[in-house]
Formats: sequence, structure tokens, C-alpha cells
Amino acid sequence: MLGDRLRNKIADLILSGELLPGERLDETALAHRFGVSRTPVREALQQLGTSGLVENRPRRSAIVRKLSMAELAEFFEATGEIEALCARYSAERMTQAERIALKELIDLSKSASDAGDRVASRALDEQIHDLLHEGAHNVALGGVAREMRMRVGPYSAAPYTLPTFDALLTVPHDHHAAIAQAVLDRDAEAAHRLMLDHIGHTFLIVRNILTVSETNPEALGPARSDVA
Amino acid sequence: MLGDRLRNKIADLILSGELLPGERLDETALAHRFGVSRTPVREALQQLGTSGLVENRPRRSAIVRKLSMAELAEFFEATGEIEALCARYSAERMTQAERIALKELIDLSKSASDAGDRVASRALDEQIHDLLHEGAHNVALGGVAREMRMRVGPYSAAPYTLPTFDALLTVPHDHHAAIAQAVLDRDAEAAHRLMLDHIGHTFLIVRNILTVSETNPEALGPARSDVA
DNA sequence: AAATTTAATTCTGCATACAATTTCGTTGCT
DNA sequence: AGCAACGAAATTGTATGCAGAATTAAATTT
Repeated sequence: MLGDRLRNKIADLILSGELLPGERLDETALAHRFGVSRTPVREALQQLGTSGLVENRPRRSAIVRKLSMAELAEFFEATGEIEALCARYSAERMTQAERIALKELIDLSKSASDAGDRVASRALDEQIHDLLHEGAHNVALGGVAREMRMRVGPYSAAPYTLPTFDALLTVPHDHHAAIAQAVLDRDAEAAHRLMLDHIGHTFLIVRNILTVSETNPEALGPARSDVA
Repeated sequence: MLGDRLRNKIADLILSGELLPGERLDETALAHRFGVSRTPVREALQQLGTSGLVENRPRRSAIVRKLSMAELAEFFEATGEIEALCARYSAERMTQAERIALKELIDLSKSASDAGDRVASRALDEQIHDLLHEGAHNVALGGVAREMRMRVGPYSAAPYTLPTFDALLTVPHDHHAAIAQAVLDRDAEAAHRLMLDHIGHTFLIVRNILTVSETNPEALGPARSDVA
């Protein structure tokens, strides 16, 4: 029970960029930090290891899982396919209430992107994808999609956290708007294709950022995620 | 480390049908059974909880996860989509060595199904699907496929373990042979469609068996898996 | 001065202990 | 006889202790 809460807290630290890929997760330090013993910390790390956010090496400290560029490409490809499935099913199965909620999220997303509000834009990005997971009306598929999203989480935040890419803030919104329109039109094929393109495009941006950060680290913000 | 081994052992017990869905997983009993303390047992159950084979309720015994018929349908649908993706990618990306290995597995499958060897047929079923996961050349997607396969594992074994369905042993082989042929022909669309149909058909058989077992439990073998 | 070996410290893996809660059997009541 | 309330036993959740391996620091050698 305490372990479950710790799992969420540690996952947040990783997804928010406070704990970077490759960083060591000292059990005693985490236990002290959260005011508990090592036992629940260990349980949290076991769960995070299974879900893929953490790498649990025997007899050595657990570390935040670090993906090579090749692995990252594969994860993005898989994530794209699964999210595309969610989008397709959403186009076919969303209830009227869900369609209205989607439309509202897109409106909020437009406001946020027009205002250049990166924090709000990123939060709305999450909410839109979450709604498309739910709208697929398949908890198994939605769960997998959420899991995949978490795995690429430490890397996919880059476009929103880097000041350099302020101008690109409208790009993800336009993608989301196009996907949402296809879903609202019940055009399953278009929703599928647009989502696949969207995730593919996101990967290109992320790859570009990470490649730049390798050659020129100091040009980027503090929340960047190194790649092996 | 001990916990990892226990995770595999307990998973085997669940997948082999020795531990049935809904059954309680007593920590002390498992610890005594495997000659270890409760600590590694707990770690194993945490991992199995995250991977979905076990339901870990707070302050109460963990149980083997029991899927309702509606949930099972969703899991099969999701599994079908993901396996279909693997089949499609396999058609496009398999190496020559993998294609040869696939052909050999199909030959062995034909022999086993002709001989009515249920044990061998089931093992080959697993191997064929595993090879299609690897052949997709995307470890993230393959991992998800394997995970989904594990989740429906306690239920999908039914067609192979029930004596009643001896005559149907050739059906899965024919499906696998058709899928393999499409893969070997590099016909990605056909591979995708045939795999989707295959998993869908498997679900219909499983659902039929489980429905019968509800009304007429004693007519079935000992390894059946009840559904809520 | 750099590198390799060695020693000390830190950290992990597992077991055990104890408190809190649930479960189950028993008793009492309707 | 069926059901509710109570109490004992069992079971989970967390903390702590200890042995062994890994990391870091020191020391010796080249």
C-alpha cells in the first residue's frame, strides 16, 4: 500500500525530469527522502522495473531506465501503432459525452498554444491522449497505450520543456486537432493514419533535440534527458 | 534476484493451470513451498501484479487475476491487434534465417497436429507466436505482445487441454500455416488480417468452452479456468 | 604521476520481528 | 434453524538486522 504510493511518486519524479535516465536510485536515500523504510521503496522499484521505467540490476543500484536511440525509435514506433489503434477505435466507439469532452480539450489546447503556454499545452496533450485511450472502450488496449506512453515519457517531454522550441508549440496542437476532427467525423482510417503520423513526427523532433544535446549540451534546458 | 526466479515459477504455476484464476496466493504458504522467506515472495507478487497476472488487493491476499467475460473479450481484441502488428512487421522484416525457422516450425506443427499430439501442438503454438514477435524486429512491440499473451494465457490454453476438442487440433495449425505463408510471401496485409482472424477465432473457441463450463462444469477437464 | 592493488565503507538481498487488519470459527440471539 | 456479534487465529504491511557484494577511497607499486 505504501509501496504503491511510492511507485507513483517515484514515477512522477522520473516523468517530470527530476530523476534523469541513467541516474542511480539509492534505496536508503529514497527511503529517507520519503520518510519510510527500505521495504516499501523496494516494492515500488520492483513494480517500476516491471513497467519498464526503471532498470533493476542484480546486486547493484536500480537506475532510471536509459534508452539508446535505436531503442527509443522502436518504442516510438510501437507507441505510434498502439495509439493509432486507440484513435481508430475511438472514432468508432466514443460516446457523445466523450466526443464533446474531446472537442472541449481541443479548444483549450488551441487557447494554450496561441498563448504560448507550454505547461498547459503539455498537460492538455496528456489529457487528449488519455481521452483517446478511454474512448477506445478497451481497457486492455488503453492500459497498454498508457504504459507505452509512460516509457517514452522521460524523452517525449523535451519539445515542451525546451525554450528553443517555443515556435513549434502550434504543431502538436494542429496534429491533435486534425486527429480529433477525424474521430468526431467517425473516420477511423484517417484517425489511425493521422495518429501514426503524429507520433512519428514527435519522434523526429525528440531525436533532433537529443542529437543536438549530445553535441551541444549547454545550449539546452536543465530538464533534458541524455541518451546512451 | 530470488524474487525474479519466484516470479517466473509462480507465473508458470498460473499459466500451467495449477493455480486457477481467483485462487488465493498466500505469502507464507508460497514462501514455505519454495523454501524462502516472505520477502522475495512479496517482490514476485508485486511484479506479477504490475504485469497483470495477479491482483494485489490491499491488506488482503493476492489472487490470480480473474477476468470477466467482457474483460476477456477486450484482452483478446487487444492481443489480436498487437499480434497482427507483429505479423505485419514480420512479413516485412524477417531475416532469411527467421523465415527458414518459421517454415520448420510450421512443418513440426503439421506433424504434431496430424499425430493428435496436444502437448506438442500447444508448445509449437507458443514458439510460432514467439518467433513472430521476434521477427517484427521491435523489442518494445514484441514485449507488449508477449505480455498480452501472458495475460490471456490462463484462458487460451483451454482448446489444447480439453479432450473434447481433439478434433479441432488442426484448426489452429491451419491458421498458423496460412499466416506463415503470408509472412513468407512478404504479404504484410494478409499476414495482418489472418492473424487478426486467428486470434478472433481463438477467442470464440475459448468463450464457447468457458460458457459450457459454467452450465456444465463436470463435463470438462481439471485444468479449466473459471470466469467471473 | 599514473595505474593497480588493497582496504574500508556503502549498499543490496534476504530473513525475521512486530503491529494492525482481516478472516474464520464460535457463541449467542431471534 | 438461520443470522448476527464476538473473539481467536491467521495474514498482511512495515521496520529492522545481518551477511555478502559492490563502490569508493587509500595505499603501494611501477
